[in-house]
Amino acid sequence: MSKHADSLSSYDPGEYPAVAVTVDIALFTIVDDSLSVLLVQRGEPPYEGAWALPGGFIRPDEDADVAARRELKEETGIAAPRHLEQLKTFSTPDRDPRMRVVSIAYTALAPGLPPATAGTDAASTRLWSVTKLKRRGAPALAFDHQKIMSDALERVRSKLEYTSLATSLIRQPFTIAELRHVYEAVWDTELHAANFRRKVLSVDGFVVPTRGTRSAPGGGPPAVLYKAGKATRLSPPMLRH
Amino acid sequence: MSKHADSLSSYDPGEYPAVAVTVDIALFTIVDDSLSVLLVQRGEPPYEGAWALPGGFIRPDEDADVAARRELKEETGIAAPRHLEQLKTFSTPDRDPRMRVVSIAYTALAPGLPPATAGTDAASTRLWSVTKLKRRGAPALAFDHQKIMSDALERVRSKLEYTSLATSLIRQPFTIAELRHVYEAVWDTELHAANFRRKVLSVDGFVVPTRGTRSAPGGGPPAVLYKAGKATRLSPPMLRH
DNA sequence: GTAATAGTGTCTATAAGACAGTATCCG
DNA sequence: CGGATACTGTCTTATAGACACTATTAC
Repeated sequence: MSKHADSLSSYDPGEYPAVAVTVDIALFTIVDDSLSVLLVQRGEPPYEGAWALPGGFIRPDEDADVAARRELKEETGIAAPRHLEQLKTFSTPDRDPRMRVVSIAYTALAPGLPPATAGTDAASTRLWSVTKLKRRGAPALAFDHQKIMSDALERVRSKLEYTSLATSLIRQPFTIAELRHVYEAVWDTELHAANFRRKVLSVDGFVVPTRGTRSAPGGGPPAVLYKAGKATRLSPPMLRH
Repeated sequence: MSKHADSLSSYDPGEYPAVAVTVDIALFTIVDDSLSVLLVQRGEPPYEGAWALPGGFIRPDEDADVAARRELKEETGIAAPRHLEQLKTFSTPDRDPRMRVVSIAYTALAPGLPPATAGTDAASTRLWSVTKLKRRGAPALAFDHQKIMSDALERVRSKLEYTSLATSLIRQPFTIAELRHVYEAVWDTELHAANFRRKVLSVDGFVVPTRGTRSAPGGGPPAVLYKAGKATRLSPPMLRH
């Protein structure tokens, strides 16, 4: 006899304490060549004044993906991130001091600086450089959001290797050098420009050339502009170094 | 002002319908050179008589990892799988016809045939070959467990490439040929024996030789026995072909 | 002109994949 | 003995990484 069936059939809302299910989103973007995460400042206790990941309750008619999209839009004005992916669920019993809250965490990516977030209280929403967040003196995040954020960061770092996610962090069209800057910002390394170009162009369906070119201030010939190709999985993968 | 704070502070158990949180575990093992998943047969409606993944409710004092270990032990007698890892959370509103149930799914790996599962109703617990489960005529799984199982399978398949998880699917010590059979069973391919050996031995910390050897029936010199090394991440990764 | 960058050519070290061949065991 | 398997040697081909070089632009 399955315990699953047993416990489920005998479930009684009074038997177990109420469990709340939320979604929290770690949205990454690139600001001034450095990877940044979007945080909102809490206006109420607990952790009043502390910075936290955007998020909120799942509604009765929503699955977690829908709730994540809705919360992101409501809290930050970002209607459609270029990438949204479930990360992991955090369920430590005392992670919220008020009651049992299970959080389904998401990783999201959006290109460049988001436009002025209309309908949002700009004062309480900010992009934080992830390297600065690790420094001493940086604000501690509310709840276990520091852990969620660093898990999300690790996921993004490793997915850049074998997926085409890097193109979700820049506006299209882009130059190969701009794409390289994305990799360099996320991985915090320097990549060999000539070999990087060859590698990117050799991976089938990663980028496709457009007609346009772009000149950069400071010299150099105009660079060919590319847009993202159809490939989502890169094989062979990009190498961190 | 953060919606998160707003909704959370105004949370009232009566305002939202009760949400139940469960864990479900896809435990894989290898039986007769073929990858198999452990299923339990449901004794009550809904889906009475159907096969389902083992699982059950999270208790108030447990996080999901603890609950997954407990349920696995209670339902299948397996006290400590060699690997247990959170997969993904499934939250479609109507995935359980009785009430809102959010399931945190796990992937687990154990070597060889589990010993006779003491304390378990053997008649309602079975290992199913995953290739047979895909065939027409195979039983449909309860709830969305087919989807959970195939997501878990895909995760195991891809993690074999860049982690040392294959060693979790065989008893130690093992021969290189046995390790190769694991890869061949999970990936459903044939691998080149000589190159496989060289590759495995060249990856630092993947396997370490022991003093022992093992002779197989049917001929051939005794094969050197190895045990798992300290590496969890394989670099460079094993290639599917 | 000068500095900077885009893009190409090419050399070397390494690794994957294929195949041949030898040694050692079971029956 | 014959068949099967463990294990090694080696050849070919592909690729990563390094470096040199040319072309084209901003200033």
